[in-house]
Order: sequence, then structure tokens, then C-alpha cells
Amino acid sequence: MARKRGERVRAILATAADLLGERGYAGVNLEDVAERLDVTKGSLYYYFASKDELVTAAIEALGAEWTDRLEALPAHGPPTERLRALLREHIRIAVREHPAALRLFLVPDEWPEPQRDRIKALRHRHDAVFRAVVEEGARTGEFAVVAVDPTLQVLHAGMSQAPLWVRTDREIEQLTETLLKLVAATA
Amino acid sequence: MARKRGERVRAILATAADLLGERGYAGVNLEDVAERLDVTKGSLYYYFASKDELVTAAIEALGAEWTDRLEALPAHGPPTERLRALLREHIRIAVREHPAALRLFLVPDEWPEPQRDRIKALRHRHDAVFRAVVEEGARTGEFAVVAVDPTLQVLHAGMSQAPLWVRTDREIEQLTETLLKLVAATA
DNA sequence: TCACATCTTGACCCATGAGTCAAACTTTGT
DNA sequence: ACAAAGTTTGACTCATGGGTCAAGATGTGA
Repeated sequence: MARKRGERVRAILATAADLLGERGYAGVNLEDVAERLDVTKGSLYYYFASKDELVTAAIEALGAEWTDRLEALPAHGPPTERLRALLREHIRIAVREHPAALRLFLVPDEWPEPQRDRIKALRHRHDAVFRAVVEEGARTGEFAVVAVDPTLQVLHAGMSQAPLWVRTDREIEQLTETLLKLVAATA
Repeated sequence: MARKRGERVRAILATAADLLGERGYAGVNLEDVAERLDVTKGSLYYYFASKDELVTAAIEALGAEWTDRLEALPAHGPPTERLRALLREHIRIAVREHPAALRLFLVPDEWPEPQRDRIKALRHRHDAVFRAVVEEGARTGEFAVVAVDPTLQVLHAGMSQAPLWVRTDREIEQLTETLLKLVAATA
């Protein structure tokens, strides 16, 4: 049944994403992915044609789900509140569910085009969520930014590295408020 | 002569650091490091006992030189100016000289203690340079920060990821000013 | 020129890990 | 109960890459 297959695939992708985050692309071997799932390597090749395929799909799946959750947040209210909610949610997911995601999206430079493009598309969609809010705030004057691009880049950088130092709820709040300063009106 | 040996070692470390940044720890092989230096792998083992030794030394050397240059900046004047100079210099070095340094300091989780400690010490020294300025500014009231730790963390994150998006001088300036907002007094 | 130390080489060993595949096992539909 | 489809296995090949080492090359000093 297709349902069962789908779940199998999802389990594989989730495990691969975990390991990938922990060790980076070159550090992951399919033997270990298989072992964590209590199957053998050959079995993975029944679902995926190659390591690259599996890895790309894993990154894609995690990234898509992540962005889905951000897009599901309420899209009304003042930009400051919406940005705060986005930052908090993103950092929460990173810290609590995917503490190793940092390395995950750091794609090797020498990857084949198609794979890189898929990851790029992912990043683009993720970026758009934050960009919309920042641009709206800048337009209405509620935000004061030096420029939109570097602001977004620092937001992403700060969020993605959060699990390296942040643990507690209080630290999540502090990081969120710190990042909000990037768009705050200055004295 | 000890002088020649020192230069040889430095050349090896620099090459290793480059490759390491491009591909990450697991992606680097000594064969390629050797080839770039026009020697054979065996020769590297005359200077370093193992891959880990070589890699750790390479990270250490690059990191130490980097921090040296930041520490050499003038230590007087108002905190805002000093922080601006630090950010600009750090970003310049990253973008122009070590665009691939991002992966370099992302040490594998399963490394032996001694190696990890050496890298940790490096980061600590680097952090201290920025911390001193931020704390001074916060003390005198020239800076307004949510908390010192998250502020420093976001500064580091933003700087280290700079080469991913920043190229031109103008972009370097914009990123610098954006990061300065993290410590700016709010309206 | 000779002896001694300092490199450098290239062939070698060995473990790891990607990818293959025929055979066996398990479902599912009839 | 049976057959076809779907899934898993484990043993296999092969390339890569860390690490070793004896032999040769290059320098240095007397």
C-alpha cells in the first residue's frame, strides 16, 4: 500500500536528516542511517537511487515542513508582532527539534546543479516568509532597517546558529528580542 | 634550518585551511592537500602525526592570526567606533581572504577532547575581543542591549556567514551598520 | 669529498563506505 | 491456497583515503 510506503520513506528521510545534521554531508554514511532504522543498507537503495538523492530529499523534506509551520502562523497584526512570532517559532523548532540543522543546509560547493537548485528553491521559499514581513514593516515605517537584504541575512544567521548556545525558554526570548533590534527604530 | 621548516609548516597549514573551508572536515583528504602543495601525502606525515593533528593545527593557526589582526586595531575611542571597526575588519577578512571559513570552525561533534579544547580556547579568545567592547558600551550606557550573550552570538553568526552573500565594499558597509543596530539605543 | 641530518618519495596495507544483485521473505488480492 | 507484487537481506565489488615505511634525494658542515 502507498500509505505504508510513504511512511517508510518519511522515516528514512527523518533519520537521514538527523544524522546529516550531526555530521555533515561527507560525514554521513548510509550504513549508519540503515542501522538506526534497523534495516540494511540495501533496503535504502530500494527507495532511493543514490546517497545524493536520499540526502537531497531529506533536506528538502525537513526544510519544507519547517517552512510550512512558519507559514501557518497568523498573518495579521502589526509587523513587529508577526516578526516576533516568526522568530520565536523558528528558534523553538531549531532548538527543540532540530538542534543539528545548522550543518544540514550547508550544502557542499561541488554538488551537481539539480540538487543545488532544489535546495536553493527551498531557501528561497523560507526567505520569502520573513522578507514579506520585513518589507511591510519597512514600507509602513514601523521598522527602520539599513537595508532589507543584510537584515534578512543576519536574521537567518542568528536563528540558524541558535542551537549552538541557546537552551532555555528564557534564552529563546532573549535571542528573539535581540534579533528584533535589527528592525527597531533608532533613537 | 628551522626557518625553512617553519615556512613549510605554514604553507601546509594555509593550504589545509583553504580546503577545509571548502569541503568541511570529512570532505578533506590529505591527498588533495598534498597535491595542491606539489608534494606527496607521505611528506605531510613528516610534519604532522595524523589528519586530526594537521586539521586542528590549521584551524588554530588561521584563527590565531585572525584574532591577532582584530586585537591590533586601536583600542581607544567611543565603543561604537571601536565596534564598527572590529565588525568591518572581521567581515573584510572573511569576505576577501577566507570566504570559506564558515565550515572551518564548525568542528565535528565526535572529536577527541584535546582537539575540541584547542578550538574552544581559540573561540574564547576571539569572543573576548568583541565582548570587551560590547560590555564597555553597555556599562557606559552608549549601547542598549537585550543581553550581552545573545548580542555577541548574533554578531558572530552574522559575521561568519557574511561571505555567503556579501561581495562588494558597499555590502560590507551595509552589513556592518546592520549589525551595529544590535547595540543601538532604541527610540 | 665524505658523513650526517633533513626531507621526499612511491609503493604498499587496510578499513571504510557507495553501490549491486540474486535469492529469500512478506504482503496482498483472488 | 496460490501467485504476483512488494520488500528485505547479506554477500559481493570497487574506489577512496588514512597511515606506514624503506629507499632515495637533497642539503649542510668539516
